[in-house]
Amino acid sequence: MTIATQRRVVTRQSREQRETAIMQAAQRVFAEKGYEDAAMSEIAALAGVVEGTIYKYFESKRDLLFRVMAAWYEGLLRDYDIGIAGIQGTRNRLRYIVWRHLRTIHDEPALCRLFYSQIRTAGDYHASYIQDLNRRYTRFTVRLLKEGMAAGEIRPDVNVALVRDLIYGTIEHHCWNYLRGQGDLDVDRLADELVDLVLPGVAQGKPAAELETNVARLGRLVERLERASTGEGEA
Amino acid sequence: MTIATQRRVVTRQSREQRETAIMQAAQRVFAEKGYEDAAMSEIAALAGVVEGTIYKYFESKRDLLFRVMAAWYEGLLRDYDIGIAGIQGTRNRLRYIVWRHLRTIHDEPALCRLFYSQIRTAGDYHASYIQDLNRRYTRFTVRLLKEGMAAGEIRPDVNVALVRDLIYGTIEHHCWNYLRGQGDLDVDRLADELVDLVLPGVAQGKPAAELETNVARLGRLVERLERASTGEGEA
Amino acid sequence: MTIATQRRVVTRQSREQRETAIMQAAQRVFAEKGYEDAAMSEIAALAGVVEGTIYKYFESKRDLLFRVMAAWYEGLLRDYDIGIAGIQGTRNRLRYIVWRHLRTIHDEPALCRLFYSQIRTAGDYHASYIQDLNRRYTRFTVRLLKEGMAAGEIRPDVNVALVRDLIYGTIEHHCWNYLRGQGDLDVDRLADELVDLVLPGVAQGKPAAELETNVARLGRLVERLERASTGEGEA
Amino acid sequence: MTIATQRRVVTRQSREQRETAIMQAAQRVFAEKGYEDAAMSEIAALAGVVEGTIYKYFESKRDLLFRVMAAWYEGLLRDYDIGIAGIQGTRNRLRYIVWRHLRTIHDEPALCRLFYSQIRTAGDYHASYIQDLNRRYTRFTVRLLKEGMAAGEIRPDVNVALVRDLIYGTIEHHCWNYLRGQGDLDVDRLADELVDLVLPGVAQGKPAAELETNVARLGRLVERLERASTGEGEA
DNA sequence: GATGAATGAGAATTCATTCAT
DNA sequence: GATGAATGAATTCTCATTCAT
Repeated sequence: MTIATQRRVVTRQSREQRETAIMQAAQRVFAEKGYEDAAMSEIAALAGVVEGTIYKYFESKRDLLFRVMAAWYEGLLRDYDIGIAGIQGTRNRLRYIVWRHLRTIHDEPALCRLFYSQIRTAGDYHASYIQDLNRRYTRFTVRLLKEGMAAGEIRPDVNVALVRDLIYGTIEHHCWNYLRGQGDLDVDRLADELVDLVLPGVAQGKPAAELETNVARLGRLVERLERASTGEGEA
Repeated sequence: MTIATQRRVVTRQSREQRETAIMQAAQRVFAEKGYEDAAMSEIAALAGVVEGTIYKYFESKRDLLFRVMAAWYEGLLRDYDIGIAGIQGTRNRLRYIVWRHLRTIHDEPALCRLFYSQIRTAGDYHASYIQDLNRRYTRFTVRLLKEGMAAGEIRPDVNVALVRDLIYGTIEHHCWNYLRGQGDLDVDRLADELVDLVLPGVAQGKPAAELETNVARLGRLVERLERASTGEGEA
Repeated sequence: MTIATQRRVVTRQSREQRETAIMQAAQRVFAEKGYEDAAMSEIAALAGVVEGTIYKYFESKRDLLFRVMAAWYEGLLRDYDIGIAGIQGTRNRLRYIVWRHLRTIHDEPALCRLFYSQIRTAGDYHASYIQDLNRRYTRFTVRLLKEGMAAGEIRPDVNVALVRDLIYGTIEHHCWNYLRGQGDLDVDRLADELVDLVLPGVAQGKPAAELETNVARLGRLVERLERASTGEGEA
Repeated sequence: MTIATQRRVVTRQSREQRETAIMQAAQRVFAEKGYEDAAMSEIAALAGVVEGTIYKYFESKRDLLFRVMAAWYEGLLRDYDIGIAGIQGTRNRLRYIVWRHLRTIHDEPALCRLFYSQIRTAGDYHASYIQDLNRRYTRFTVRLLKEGMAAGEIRPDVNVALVRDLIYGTIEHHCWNYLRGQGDLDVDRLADELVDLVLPGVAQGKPAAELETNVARLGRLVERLERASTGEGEA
């Protein structure tokens, strides 16, 4: 039994334009305030829209969040393969992946924080789509590692998934101060350091056993040589 | 009109007992529902006090959360040094640290999730105390690495902070499925794998590629020397 | 993250007083506007309470409605048995029941309308409690009929439930104009009329079968007598 | 850029067809969800039109409800007179009326509930038209009773309106469990029972008690006369 | 020291209705 | 004649926090 009222004349826009406007506004408000403290009314105001309109495009606040995050992730994925195709060598490619990831954190810390605090913790259906996008995103690393294996640059016994987690986990952990707004992030230096740290653990080399054998032989030899050179007067 | 007024018997407890009761209740409710969805009223009910009482002991809901998390972290820190003191060798100690961390995640996934989603993202004063506890917690790893360096087991040029982030970051990243309630966590296997992955990158020695070459050269040299030293009688 | 604000000083009342105040306000607003058009804010204002307070006492708007209706029904049931105990004879008692029901409709048409439109249509758990009260209410009629049977005043083959429905159904149907606010309701006259209409259908008398038999015999006899009296000249 | 703009093919239909489609959709949604919980958008979707279109045909949601109910009632009235014309005798006709009403409840409980909860309670202009239809509907009973009076089958002092209310009220009251979706409805048996219950109260004849006496006297008289007429030869 | 009733602002969400296209 | 995007007010309900008792 709602009483109809006069309303202000409205600029009619295409569905797509409105949707984009809302998502942009939402992205900004979510990034600034976090999910819980973001108010639909504020998003609406920023998008130049009435609250009800948002619900024509998005089922709920949560849905809006997920659509925003999904769009962002899809943007991250765009041209990723092209970018990587132009780079040769396992090391260079790995560095590119690390660097690109760091770059994203550097440029959009608020969205990253949002992802870490809202999407990753969630176990519901919506979140799983974005988690899927995330899997596609990290799969570049997985692929790289496997290609490195095929090329003999990476040890075949490496646990690929664990190395993937190592790369993204290390980066995230290292960036938390920056994500929290404390300090800066030296993307280039960090990319180098991380690659240097990771590669030795995975790069192809003689198996440890062989190395140890040789070291042991060497040790024995050195002893003998030492004895020979110092104990000449013996006998 | 001699109806006895019902009056619920108030168990008079010591300040400390009440505080503990509230914190235990809070820990449980926070862990179950997450911070936002936890209601002070529910915590109060579970603790057997009324809502107002909580505010005698804790400034705010946020404060309560932080006190709960701090207490938990303090528990994690207790006896840590003793535990580690009994273990010898860089590798064994590192494995212990990794294993203990995984064990914690395994046993209290909900609290870990709470930490990751609520404490780490926060930048306020309260959180910083817990972040400090966290630093003390991860410092065991830092110390280990430095001792390893002093003992010549670890390369002196290793970025210790980065390795620390590598360890905790990798673990966290790898455990997210489990934290989300999907799948199980093989603590022992994972501890081994991770140590195997990390150590080669930090252990004392030339970088792998160079090492390989040198090892090979050494191998050839050793052979020659051995032949020379044993086959003196040859013509 | 609600910001605490200064609040006006509040008159502390007993739980019971507040509850009563809210229920009275609710009863009035529901009665005036109907369930859907009643606003919790209006009820709160009328009760001299803030909206949130209502939810300390009542789970939901629906719950409030049911509690109001239940209280009303419980009032209707109070002293019913005492009232009826003082009256002798099936007819008198029936008239009392009918009269009392009409009186209720006459005095509280809005609440009756509420019951008819909201409670009776509902099939949920809450409603069923009130429907149960309603059953207890109409059971007086059922009991009366059964006692009448035992006393030989009412035919034993009467479908008691149907007669109960007849009484309450007829009354309701007849009162709808009044309930809708059109016209008046002559409680006494209507009570008499209805009792006169109902009783003959249920009062003890020879079973219809016997009556019919006698009527048929009579019919045949009359024919014969008629023939006899007119056809005297026949041989 | 020669992508054909997708455009959903609008089935051009006659005014009447559209109106019918909307009303059918509305009837279904109203019946399923009740008035308040029915959404215009759902009705529109079911009718295959957009929300705005509905407002070309119907002033408001309420108007739509009334038009739907009116159409339904008009359907109920159609052929009613023909059906009744073919039936002879007060009893048979009454049974037909009762049976037909029960049949309707049996077949369309949701619409009946809608009528009882939305139309009958309403006091506004729109509702009054349907209440008028209802009067035309129940008038068949009134007419029947009056004809019965004229034929001497029904006592002339019977309050016709009250009997009408008795019939419809009893039926409704008795059917509420079924209307609520609990239990089944035995139309035929109930029709018989109700007619048996109603008729004695209105049928021509002395009140039962007196009738009984007279029947008994008649019985004795008949016996005497029979003996007299057949046993003429007796001495 | 505890109580717990009351606060009150705020949140998300719904939906009948309109009107420029 | 139909569209359907936009409206925008209204509504229920939640909950951290306070403070008179």
